[in-house]
Amino acid sequence: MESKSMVKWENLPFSYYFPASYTSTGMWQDFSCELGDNSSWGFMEMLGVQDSTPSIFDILQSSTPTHDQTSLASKPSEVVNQPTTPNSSAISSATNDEQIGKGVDHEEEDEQQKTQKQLKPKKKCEKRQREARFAFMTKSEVDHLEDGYRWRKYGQKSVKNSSFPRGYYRCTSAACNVKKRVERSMSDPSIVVTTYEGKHTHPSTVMSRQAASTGLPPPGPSFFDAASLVWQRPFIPHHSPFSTHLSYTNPTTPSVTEISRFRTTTSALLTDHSLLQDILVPSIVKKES
DNA sequence: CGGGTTTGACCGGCGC
DNA sequence: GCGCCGGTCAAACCCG
Repeated sequence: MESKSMVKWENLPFSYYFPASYTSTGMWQDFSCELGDNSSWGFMEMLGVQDSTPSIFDILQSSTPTHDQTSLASKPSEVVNQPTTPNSSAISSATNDEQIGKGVDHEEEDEQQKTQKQLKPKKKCEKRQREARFAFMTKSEVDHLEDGYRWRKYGQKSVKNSSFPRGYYRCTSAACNVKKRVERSMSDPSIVVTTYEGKHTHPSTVMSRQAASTGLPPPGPSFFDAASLVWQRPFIPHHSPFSTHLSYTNPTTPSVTEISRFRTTTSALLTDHSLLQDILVPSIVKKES
């Protein structure tokens, strides 16, 4: 199975486009996504999913640009209950345990409730739904990775059985309630685990400023966001060399087996934006409207 | 002075 | 019911 197109994966919190040449048998574990040309700055493979799971294309094309997280997570949730395969790396499994197994029920409490928290007791019957979360595991010496958005730290906690604290961040943009947590992996301190929750309601501030002034794509990997008509930066932490593990977590299902890996392979393309301009401008854009 | 960080206190969920 | 623990708040602090 092969196709060439631009696919916007709305499930990701960063409006992630795959300028892609896909080769896949339709199963997650066989999926690979070569980005750009042969030297591709990244590929992605899905691991740990059974044959009965929907194909990546089903998931990509069924996702919708909405904040309704139940619809966002509906397809992956079918995947999530499958058992992991032995191929699943220990480190990714550890991430799943760390990120999903614990209670996070009050994470999405709206701001009004938060401000009134200490004055009024919260209604018990309102069980808040969790946002879909994405955990990136990145080998980096820097804890807080540059991702094109501005964040404000609102807390830090020490985590049980870990000598490294966990930082809590919110997107500084008004009306954008995306949060992220940053911590170091217990099993490998050189790995930074960044967990995103929610979807940004605005483009990357760093990129859009430059694009607005020049009309040209900024240096580094980028894509043209047809929705906002600006150049955007795909979410790739800009530390090289590095490898990143990406796991999708479903808010309704605490056990996660859907494990994917994302790995950048070159740093050359990070500076060759003329090449990327050729590569990443979509000729076909698959997108829900 | 405004915006971001630090850090101790507080809250609620959960397991025993 | 109690204690543990993760997540959040908010005052104090820092910095450009």
